[in-house]
Amino acid sequence: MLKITRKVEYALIAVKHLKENSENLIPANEISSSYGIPKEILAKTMQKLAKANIIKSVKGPYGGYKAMDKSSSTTLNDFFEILEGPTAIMDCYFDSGCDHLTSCNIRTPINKINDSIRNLFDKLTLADIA
Amino acid sequence: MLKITRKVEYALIAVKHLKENSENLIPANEISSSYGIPKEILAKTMQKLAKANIIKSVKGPYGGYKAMDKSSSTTLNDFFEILEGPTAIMDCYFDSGCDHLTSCNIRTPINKINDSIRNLFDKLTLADIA
DNA sequence: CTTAAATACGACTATTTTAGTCGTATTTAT
DNA sequence: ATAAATACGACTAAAATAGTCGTATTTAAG
Repeated sequence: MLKITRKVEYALIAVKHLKENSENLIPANEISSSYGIPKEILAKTMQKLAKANIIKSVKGPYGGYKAMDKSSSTTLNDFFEILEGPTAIMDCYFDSGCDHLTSCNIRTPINKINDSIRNLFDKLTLADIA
Repeated sequence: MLKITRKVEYALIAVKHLKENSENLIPANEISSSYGIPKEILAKTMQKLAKANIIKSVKGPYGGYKAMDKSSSTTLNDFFEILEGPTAIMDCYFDSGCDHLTSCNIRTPINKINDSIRNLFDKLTLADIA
């Protein structure tokens, strides 16, 4: 519980790698083999980051990916949301589809904790990691 | 991702309920039906809390559970650990069984984030929730 | 001293989420 | 034309979570 997913892990590794080699276009393949990450899943993850303009993609031979400015300035909350959707320790923070809402006796405090975590992840950016 | 489990959710609801009715012994059944929580899973969860002396159990007819002092003073980190084991956003924080440790380029920053979250959950106690 | 209400515990199954694979299309440098 | 790369969606596999079932134990009350 309270784990980040592998997709997010792979994305962080990839962004960091791109930033450490910002002179070059790096193909997904290179990152995949350097860190032992399954190729296809890494590729798809990087495609999401490219769509969100965190990295830039160049197709064709000698193509690959390159870090963009957002690869430093994006907050962790935004990064997580791009990859996995809104972050909350319980669904009812964003979702109101819970049957138990009326009888729930912990909703308010849970929401406060959520706010604390979101506040933490809003203050941290990719620059702090990658 | 970054979700707490239902067991933890149920446990928080139960502890809060016990604290709100601290004059009485409350059987698991009552909590189960009040909040729409499956009986057996709630019972097992409360048994864990009883073992950890967060609540007290009394067997037999007119038995049930009662909040103990620890039901206020326990930190969220400890509470989570009792129910789900050590908390970390990535396994490598506690586990060294990861194949990629040598090539991993994000371990240090990930550990820092982990420390921040653990620090947050060390400052919060059950009194803040339940 | 039997019954019924409760906790205690472990094995099992079902469901959901996460992880990973495969196939195919598209772009583009050589 | 070919080959190296991204792009995308459907599918399968594995793992984590959630929930069920059966049985034992304790104990208050009649």
